[in-house]
Amino acid sequence: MKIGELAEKSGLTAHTLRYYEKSGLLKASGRSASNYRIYTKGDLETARFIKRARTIGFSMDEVGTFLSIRSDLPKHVCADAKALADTKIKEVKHQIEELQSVLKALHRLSDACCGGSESAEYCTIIEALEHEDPVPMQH
Amino acid sequence: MKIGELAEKSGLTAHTLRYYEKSGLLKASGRSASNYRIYTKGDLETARFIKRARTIGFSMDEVGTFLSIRSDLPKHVCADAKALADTKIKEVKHQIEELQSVLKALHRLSDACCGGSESAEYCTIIEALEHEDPVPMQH
DNA sequence: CTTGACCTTAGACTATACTCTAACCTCTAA
DNA sequence: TTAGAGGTTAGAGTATAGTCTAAGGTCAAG
Repeated sequence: MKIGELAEKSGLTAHTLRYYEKSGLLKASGRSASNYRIYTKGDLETARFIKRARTIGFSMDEVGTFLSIRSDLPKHVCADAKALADTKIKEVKHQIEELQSVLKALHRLSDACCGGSESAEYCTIIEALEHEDPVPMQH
Repeated sequence: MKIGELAEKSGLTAHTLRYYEKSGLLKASGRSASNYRIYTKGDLETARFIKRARTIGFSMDEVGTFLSIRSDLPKHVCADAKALADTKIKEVKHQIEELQSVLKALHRLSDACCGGSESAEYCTIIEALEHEDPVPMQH
């Protein structure tokens, strides 16, 4: 199949597929006489694999690692794949914690403010930003 | 004071301060005879204001809005400031929810995998990425 | 034979928030 | 006077993941 069909079947765009090729994630299996990219059913499965992994939150780099495991399973062990997942879990947990501390800081700002049509001269939000030290966001 | 001193006192770098000037967040109050940026105590307070707002999670654009409120408080009402905070709260909550669904998907991957030194030929993580439809991440 | 849909490439652009570089100028202290 | 610290500018680079454009080639149908 040509790139348009793969795009439709995989839910990616042709642009993105070419970009993935340039990035080394998914190379077309061949070329037609007129130099069109030709993809196989296996390529479609790979495209879907990539899309699922991206949706779950893996970066293109991490997807690349999965693909290299996938391309030669007997050479790899479960621990290889699990390590990727577990590292990602730690990262995501950390991001959630950060956002929760941001949320707390925002609530402290918002809850103290009347939010009414009073002049902002004594607005507690502006006040707090003038003087309060926010919980630092570490990353 | 010159940019270096302001950098030290505000916790921003001179680079960042110049960048903020270019972006319209914080302009130096004046220039010396030798064209050095000259900042006042008021500028220092503004720099700290910006830093606090950024730390809490506001974008540079949003900080700009806060600054325009702050620069003429009588013209604005509490609702203006609170609206910014509450919009941000919604955004952050949404991001947290997204990450939590990502985390769930990751746990589903990881928990099913033995993680041992068995060959990856039957690795459930790879399997899942081949076939399972992940919870889509909406944004 | 032409129209329109689809394909090709290299390369520029988007967004966010810096971060750094090169080449040059200024100021202070020894 | 000279070294070194610190200042100036425009502009490029970093990171991520696309997204789009221009200029052209290919193919099937009418």
